[in-house]
Amino acid sequence: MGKVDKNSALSTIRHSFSHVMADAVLEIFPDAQIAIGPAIENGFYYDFDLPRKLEESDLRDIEERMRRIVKDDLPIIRKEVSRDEAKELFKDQTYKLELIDAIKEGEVISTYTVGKFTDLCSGPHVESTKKLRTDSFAILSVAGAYWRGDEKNKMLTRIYATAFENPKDLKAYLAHLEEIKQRDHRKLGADLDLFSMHEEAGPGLIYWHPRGARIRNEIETFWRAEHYRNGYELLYTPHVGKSWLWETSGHLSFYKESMYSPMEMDKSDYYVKPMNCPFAIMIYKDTKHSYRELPFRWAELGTVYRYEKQGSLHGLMRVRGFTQDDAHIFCTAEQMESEIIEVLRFSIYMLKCFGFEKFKAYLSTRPEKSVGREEDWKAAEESLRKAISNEGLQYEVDEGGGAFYGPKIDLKIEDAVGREWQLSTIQFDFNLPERFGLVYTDKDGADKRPFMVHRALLGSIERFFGVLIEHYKGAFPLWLAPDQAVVIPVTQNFDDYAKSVEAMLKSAGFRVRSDLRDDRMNSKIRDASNMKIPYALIVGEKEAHDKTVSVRNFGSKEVRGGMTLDALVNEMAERVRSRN
RNA sequence: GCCCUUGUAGCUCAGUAGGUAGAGCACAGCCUUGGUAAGGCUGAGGUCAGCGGUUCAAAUCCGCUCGGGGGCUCCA
Repeated sequence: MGKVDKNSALSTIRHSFSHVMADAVLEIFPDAQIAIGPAIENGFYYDFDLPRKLEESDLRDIEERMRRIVKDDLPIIRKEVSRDEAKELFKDQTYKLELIDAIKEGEVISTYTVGKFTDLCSGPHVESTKKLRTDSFAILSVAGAYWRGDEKNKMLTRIYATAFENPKDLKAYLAHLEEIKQRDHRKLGADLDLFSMHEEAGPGLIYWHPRGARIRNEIETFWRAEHYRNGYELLYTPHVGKSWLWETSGHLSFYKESMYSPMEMDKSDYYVKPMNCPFAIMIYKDTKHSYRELPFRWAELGTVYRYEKQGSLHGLMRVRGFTQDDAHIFCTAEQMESEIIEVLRFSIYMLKCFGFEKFKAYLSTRPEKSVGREEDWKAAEESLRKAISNEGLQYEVDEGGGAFYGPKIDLKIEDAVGREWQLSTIQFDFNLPERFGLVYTDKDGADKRPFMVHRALLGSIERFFGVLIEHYKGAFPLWLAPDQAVVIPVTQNFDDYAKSVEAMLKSAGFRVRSDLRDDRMNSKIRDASNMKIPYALIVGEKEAHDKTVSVRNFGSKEVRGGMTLDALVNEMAERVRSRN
């Protein structure tokens, strides 16, 4: 969520619209309890406690009434009131009374009135509904939301809507929503035959189809090579571990409800891992270590399982089984800063390789409840700041927003349609080295506690895949495309030549297949396009004779005839090299 | 977990007074050999998410359960 400037012209319009909406809703439900109705990033909402469920027809009704209220050209009047006056005014509105009680002594309490409707509100608002337009707002959806965002409170009905200064902007925004829908990875994942999920086999668990698996394999191959190239070693660790591991790590006391239930074997409880860290730690603990050996940079594509709440599962973005592109760095205090700088640099490099250009960092510092020494936190936070400024990144600080065990940097990328996704995370851990008693022998012969850093660059492979699908709208760059080319013979008489082109491209290392179905060429071209395959290579009499192909690239109607196989291989190889 | 919403063939959907199901695409067979975005014919596919209830009769009505979606909360 981006920041909302309450005082911007657009926010003011939206906020005023929310009052208009509340007015309309109260016309229909005079007994409704009203909560709050702020402007948000792309619109506004109002929370109500309604006597019954809302139906589609209610929403249209509300819209109509809103239009009428706007047309009536009603002034929006501000009034300052005393606390007692406010309480009297809202004596039937329990949520408003709660809000009044929350207003600090000495602060101005104001109300705004539009038509018959008076709301507790600090403003600002437009001076009259004349400033609003009947053709520039739309009710979008209804959802449940807890009063004050606390799940212990009552669930209210939230009506989401949006408004703009003119109908053109509204239309553009609605088109943007449609565009996002088109990019939905769940839809594209099915259309492009990339992955599936199966309720009967367990929600939140991903099945990678051959075409999705090809992309994943390409990502992982690249990832491994880059890690070796950047001074990492790779690990493989078990998927389950005995309760000792999770008792020692603290997971069983803090996060048990998010772990899959234990399996009892040989009178021991085995848990499926929700994290990889304890396993990397076991490897560290296997032998004694000297300061001379550090740092260790140990990476692992580690598949973990977390019992996420049902309601929070979402396609590939939030799942119960996923593979982290994890790494743990064990280092000395002196090495910490350069390690962090290097991790952040590496992270940005990797993400750029996947076509992301815009980054934003979020630094989270020490929360109230936390473990670790003050000076370690200070030093760690300092090294995180240095790394951020070293990369020249825009960043925000979430004071006290770190995990109890250490400060962190989260890296968000912006995708092709301007949405932010959190991918990389770099976290210090002052907890696990302590709990597992990790040490190294320093120069002076004394045992010292190493610093430990967790980091994931892509986050989880599943989620990253989802983001990639939406970023590229399913049209993957050549180096990632599951089928890089499909050979289409004009008629079956040229199947043999098609197969020879396929064989040649395969031996050059490309992912290619021939479409030899008993179907018309036109229909195969259409299929290739629907599957967003970068190269459709059409071959017929002319091509077979000249040993060429006729090239049609995805997204283009242009046909490049008579391309020799050498020229094709060179072009494709260059595109793979440059990752586009 | 909570609120709302939704669940008919692999996919997209129709089925509007309750009378045990249809279309297009995809799939299979046959015909067709066609030069840059859907050739034709025929056929096979569903215990209408599951369980229970109301009814002579349930895809249609009711209840519960399990999924999907939109949010809220959570995300070590």
